[in-house]
Amino acid sequence: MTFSEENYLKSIYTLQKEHPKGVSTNVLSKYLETKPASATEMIKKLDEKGLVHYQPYQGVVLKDSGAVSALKVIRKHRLWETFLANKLDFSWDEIHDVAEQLEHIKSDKLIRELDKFLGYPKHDPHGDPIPDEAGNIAKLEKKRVSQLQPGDTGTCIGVNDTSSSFLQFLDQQNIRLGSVLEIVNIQEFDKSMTVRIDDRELLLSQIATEHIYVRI
Amino acid sequence: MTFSEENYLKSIYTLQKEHPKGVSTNVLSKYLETKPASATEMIKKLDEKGLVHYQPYQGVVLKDSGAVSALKVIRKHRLWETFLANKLDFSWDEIHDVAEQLEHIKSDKLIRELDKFLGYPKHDPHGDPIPDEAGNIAKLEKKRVSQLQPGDTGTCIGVNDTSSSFLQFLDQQNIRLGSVLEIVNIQEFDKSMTVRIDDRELLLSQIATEHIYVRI
DNA sequence: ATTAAAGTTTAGGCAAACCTAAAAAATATA
DNA sequence: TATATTTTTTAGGTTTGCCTAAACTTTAAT
Repeated sequence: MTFSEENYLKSIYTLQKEHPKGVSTNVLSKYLETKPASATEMIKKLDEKGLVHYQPYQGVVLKDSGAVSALKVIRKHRLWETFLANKLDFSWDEIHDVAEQLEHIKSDKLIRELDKFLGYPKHDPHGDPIPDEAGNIAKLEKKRVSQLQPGDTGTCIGVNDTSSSFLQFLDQQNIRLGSVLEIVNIQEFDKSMTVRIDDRELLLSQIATEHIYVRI
Repeated sequence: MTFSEENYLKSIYTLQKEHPKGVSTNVLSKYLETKPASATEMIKKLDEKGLVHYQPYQGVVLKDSGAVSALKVIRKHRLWETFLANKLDFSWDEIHDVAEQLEHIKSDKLIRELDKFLGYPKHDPHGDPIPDEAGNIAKLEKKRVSQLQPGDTGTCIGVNDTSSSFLQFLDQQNIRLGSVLEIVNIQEFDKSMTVRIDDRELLLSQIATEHIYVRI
C-alpha cells in the first residue's frame, strides 16, 4: 500500500462520518488539497483493489477491508501523536504534521512496541480514541464545552484554535490538558458560561467554549 | 530533498571511504539494488543541484554541501536506531530496516527532541558515531577482531553476521555487547585467534574474528 | 597496439500521482 | 420542463524514479 493510498483511505474514513451515503470526489479532493480528477483516479484504483465501493457520480464508501486499513493508519497516527506529546516536548499543535509522516512507516513490530512503550494508551493527546490492533475503536466521548449543560463536568483534552493569543489565554487561566471543568451556569443572552476549575470560577465567552474540547 | 536523493547521498558518503577517488555508478547501483543507468540519472541530478561532483565515466564525489546533507540523514538514521534498541525492544538485526524508513521523516524539531530524549548519545547500537547537528562526526574507532594484534583489547559493539547459528555461538561463548576481548595470540597458518574474555581463553576462527566488531 | 571484456551513458519506456481543459452527468433554477 | 449551474469524469500531459537495450568509453589481455 502506497502513502497516497493510505492517505485516501484515512480521509474517506474521516469524511464518511459527515457523508454517510458516500464521499464525493469534490469533498475528498478539497480535504486532501488535490483536484477532483486526481481523487477520481485514486478511487477507481482503490475500488479495483476491493477496498472501497465506488459508483461513478455517487461518491465512495469504504468496504470492511478498506475500513480496517484506514484504522491501522489512524492507530499509527494517534500512537505517534501520543509519543510526540508525552515523551518528547511537542505541544498540541505541533504533533499533527509530524505524525502525518510517521503514520506511514511500515513495521508491525514497531507499532506494537511503541504501544507497549507508551503504556497502551486509550486516547491520543486530542482525546481521540486509539484503535486496537484488530481495528476496534471506542466511541468518541469528546464534546466542546459549549455543548455541555450546567452541572456537567469534563476533562480538558484539546483545543480547536491554536493561535498563540488563545493558548496564552488558557495558560493565564490555568486551563491545561487534564483540567477538570464543571459548568456552573450559562448566560442566556450571549451563551457565555461560568465554569469551575480547581475551585475557582471563571467566565468563558461563547467563542472560548467552542474552542475547548473535553472528554465527558 | 526526496527520499531517493537522500538515499543516494547517504550511499555515496558510505562508499566514498572505500572509493576515495570516486564512486562508480556500478558500485553505487549495486549497493542500492538499482541499475547503473538509474544511478547515472540520479548523479546527474545531484550534480546539477551542486551536491556532488560528477565527471562522466569517472564516478562521483560528494561536495561539502552534499556531505552535510548525507550526514544529516546518517544522524537521523543512527538516532532512530538508538531509539529502537534502547527504548523499544528491538534487537541489533531488526533496527536497520525500520531506521531506513524513519531517517526520511522531515522535522528538525523531532530530531532535536529525540536526541535529547535519548540523552545525547555519541554512538549508535552498532558502535558507529552519531554526527552532531552541524554534521561533525567523530572518527570511527571500530575494528573487526581480525584487525587486532596480540595484546590489543576491544569492547564488543556489534556483529556482521546475524544468522541465528552465529548469534547462538556467541551466546554459548558468553560474548555479548560490552564484552571486553584481549588478543592473546594469532595462529599464522589459519589466522585463528586466541582471545581472553572474562578470564577465560577461547579460540576464534578467522571467519568468526571477521564477523565481530569492537571499539578500541 | 589491437582487440576483447567490462563498465558507463544514452535513448526510449513504464507506473504512480499529480495536473489542466474539455466533455458528460446530475442538480438547481426559472 | 427546459435551461443553467455545478459536479464529476475523461483525455492528455508532467515529474520522479525506475527499467531494458543499444551505443559508447575505458580498462585489461593478448
